Amino acid sequence: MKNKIKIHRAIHNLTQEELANKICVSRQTINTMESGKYIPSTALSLKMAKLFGVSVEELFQLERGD
Amino acid sequence: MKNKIKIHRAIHNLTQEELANKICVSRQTINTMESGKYIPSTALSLKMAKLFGVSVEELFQLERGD
DNA sequence: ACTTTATGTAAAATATACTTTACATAATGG
DNA sequence: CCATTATGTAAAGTATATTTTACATAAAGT
Repeated sequence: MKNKIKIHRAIHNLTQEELANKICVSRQTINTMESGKYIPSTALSLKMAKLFGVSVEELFQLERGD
Repeated sequence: MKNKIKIHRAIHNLTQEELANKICVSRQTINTMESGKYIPSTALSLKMAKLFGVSVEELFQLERGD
């Protein structure tokens, strides 16, 4: 799984902590998600996509292997 | 989280087991997901949405409270 | 009636998401 | 310089997704 969280966070000019607060998770959740260390729940990806005004598919991309 | 898995599974005329095989999870994962007992990972929802030819947003909807 | 197929459900085990706390670092502003 | 802000990282703990096995049931076909 690849993701474009960092890009859309930059577009919206949010820090990891601000984003975390907006979707009610810890900053580490954002940080580790952003660096691809784990795959978030569908609830989280829906919330982030909604906040950024994009689709889940725009924000997260499957890679061969997952 | 609400979902329309059962509907799209019906549209594609797949049993729970067939769907499970296609996205490499157990039948119980499909069954419990379908009945809303837990929220799947983004990888799973992306795979299902892709298989059904719909968006993750079409397949899963946030509810107030999650 | 009997067998098969699809589904619902449930309990225990395992994997993984997510939190909390903490420390390190680079960048910035006083 | 010193304090603050934003980020990276890591370890331990908790919550939850997913698997495996199993049993029950209803529907459909023979």
